[in-house]
Amino acid sequence: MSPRADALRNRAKVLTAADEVFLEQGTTASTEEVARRAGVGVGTVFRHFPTKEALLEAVYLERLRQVGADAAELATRDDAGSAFHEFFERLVGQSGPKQALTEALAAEGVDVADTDSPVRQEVRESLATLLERAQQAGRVREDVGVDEVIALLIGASQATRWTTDVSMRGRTLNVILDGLRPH
Amino acid sequence: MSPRADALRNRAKVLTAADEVFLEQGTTASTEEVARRAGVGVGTVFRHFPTKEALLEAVYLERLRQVGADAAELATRDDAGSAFHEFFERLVGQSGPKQALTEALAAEGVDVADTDSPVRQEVRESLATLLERAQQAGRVREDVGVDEVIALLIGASQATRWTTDVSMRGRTLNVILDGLRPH
Amino acid sequence: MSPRADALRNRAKVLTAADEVFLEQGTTASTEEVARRAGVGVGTVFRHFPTKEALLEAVYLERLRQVGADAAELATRDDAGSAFHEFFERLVGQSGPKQALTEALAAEGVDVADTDSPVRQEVRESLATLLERAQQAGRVREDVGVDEVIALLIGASQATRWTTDVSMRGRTLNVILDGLRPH
Amino acid sequence: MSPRADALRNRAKVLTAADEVFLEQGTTASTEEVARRAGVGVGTVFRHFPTKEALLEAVYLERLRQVGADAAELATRDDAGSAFHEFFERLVGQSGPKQALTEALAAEGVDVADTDSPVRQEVRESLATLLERAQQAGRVREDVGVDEVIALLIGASQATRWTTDVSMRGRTLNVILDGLRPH
DNA sequence: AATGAATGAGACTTCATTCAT
DNA sequence: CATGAATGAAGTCTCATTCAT
Repeated sequence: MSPRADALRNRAKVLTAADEVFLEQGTTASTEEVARRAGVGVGTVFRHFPTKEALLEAVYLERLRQVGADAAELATRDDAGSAFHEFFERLVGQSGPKQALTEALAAEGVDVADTDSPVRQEVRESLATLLERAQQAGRVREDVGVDEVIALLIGASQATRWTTDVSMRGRTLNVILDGLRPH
Repeated sequence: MSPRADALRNRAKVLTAADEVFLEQGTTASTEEVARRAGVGVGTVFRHFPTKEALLEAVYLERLRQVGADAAELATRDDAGSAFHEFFERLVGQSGPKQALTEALAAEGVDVADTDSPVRQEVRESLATLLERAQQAGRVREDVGVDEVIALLIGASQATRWTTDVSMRGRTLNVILDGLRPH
Repeated sequence: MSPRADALRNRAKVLTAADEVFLEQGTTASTEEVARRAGVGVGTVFRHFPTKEALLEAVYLERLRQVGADAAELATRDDAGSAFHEFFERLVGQSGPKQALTEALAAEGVDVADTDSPVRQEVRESLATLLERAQQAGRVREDVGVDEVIALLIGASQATRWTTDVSMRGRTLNVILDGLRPH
Repeated sequence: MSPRADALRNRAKVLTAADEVFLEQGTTASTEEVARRAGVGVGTVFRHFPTKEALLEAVYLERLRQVGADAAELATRDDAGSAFHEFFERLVGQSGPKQALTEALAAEGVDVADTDSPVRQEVRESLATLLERAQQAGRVREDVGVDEVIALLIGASQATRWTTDVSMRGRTLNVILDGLRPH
């Protein structure tokens, strides 16, 4: 009801639209297209995100947030080993949309330095918990840390991007998961 | 005899320049920039590659050719197991330039169907030989085929892209290579 | 209420500029030139007319509109015969600018099928009235219809385009007008 | 056998090809396309016609030559009246190719001043003979001269360009021919 | 705050013309 | 003389960003 509420709602609409558009058409999609999808004028997009790059960062951050939420949730599971595996499987996902999460992770990777957002810290922490519990349960080798896991997460999801059917994806992902086992 | 020679040399210059430019600035780099780097006019670039897309394809194909050459060479090694491992290590590479090979592989993956170039067939064949010999030597699990290996190659090199130092890269790549071992 | 007004004014400015430029330099004149003449940026031209072809069509349509207005006005005259003659004389015009109307008619002719704009229908109807009244008054032969008149209109104005002085134009146009008389 | 002979043959090949290409694709067709059609290199086209405009002029002149030949031939006919009519009918033609002659005439008209080629003089003279004989035979009104006839020739062929069938073309051309009769 | 028209740099591509072979 | 590769100006169109309403 307050003008602030409308503004926030618009910000959210833009972010959602941007996520969808960049997912479907790649990051070269035009800002105009994002605005159209969000049902607002271009000016509104630029009011909330002063630059296309800023918009992209926000989208990635939002995706990261979801990865973090997944990790945090799974970190509370009893069976630490299966939780770790399921995290990989969720991220690698069945189809397109989920792929995006990795893109976000990857993008984060690109400019590790300047994007030191709190979100990133949270994701790392949830991931660390998930990993350590799996290692303590003897289900993941000890010589990998959070950074290696992130890299492998990205690798796994890029790898499965070129798989043509479910069984091929399974075989491919298994290689990586097997490689993560002790020994 | 000679006019042809000059033209071919220019084609090569353009291709090399394009490879460099796209590597450094991404595929959105302008054709003018490629021309500048090659030391020719834009018209020359378009004479040899009628479209920017055609230029990109040519760059990718050239990179693929190098992957194929590596695979073919290693396929003749006595120690099939170490040859297979070295192939991964070479592709994953030390740094930027080599990374590009994977990008090319990935790009190939995108349109598996329509890009049925002979180059692609040759790469697959060399890879198949390399893989089969490693499997016969009992160094690689039997449930993966050429397609899975290609996917993992892409995954491995994307994964190692986010590694910050040699030892981290080593640990990350080892996970995948270990995962490829029997059992 | 006002932002729309400005946009419409700009659209009109562009259309007018385009009409002038295409008249002076032919239809191969550049869009930049049109923008310059209109005192706007190129982007504005393309916002209103997404394609150069669309701009050309709009220019022709506007010219057609004027032909239609002339025909409609003359169709209300008492002396149907002189009205018909005057219509020819107006179209054939004194000099350059008016000539353009025929160019528009001609362009319409090219794609009779796909350019089924209401404007075209209106012009045909006004012309039909003008013609029928002249025929009923016994001033125009009965074996010609609207289509023949349009063709002759185009012919007359192309013919007079190569006339060097007023009297030559008169003699040339008279041939056609005489030819249109009964018998 | 002499090098001159080959050169002349090439000039002719280029001219023929240019005539065809410009007819089919309009005068914006590329010089490269003309060369291709002629089976020669672009360089050869430019050796014979130093400019695209020069090539166009040559094409138009060649077309004019044919108009002149037609006029000259018909000027020898016994029946001066029917000869004059047939000249119009030939020029207006049944279909595309012949149309080109008018284009050439029109182009000539454009720069009456600077293109004072002998060809143009010859055409005028043949036409003058044809016209005068028809007038002497009482078949063409006396108040038109060669210039008016040329203008009407152009007008007639532009007019019939928009006719959709033979009968419509007939009616349209008849209006002009009737207008040319005495009285 | 929101809107969307305006802007203009810059991208891709074409083509007349030149020139080394 | 012929060839066709090279050149680069110029054209069409897109899009991030600004700003008047």
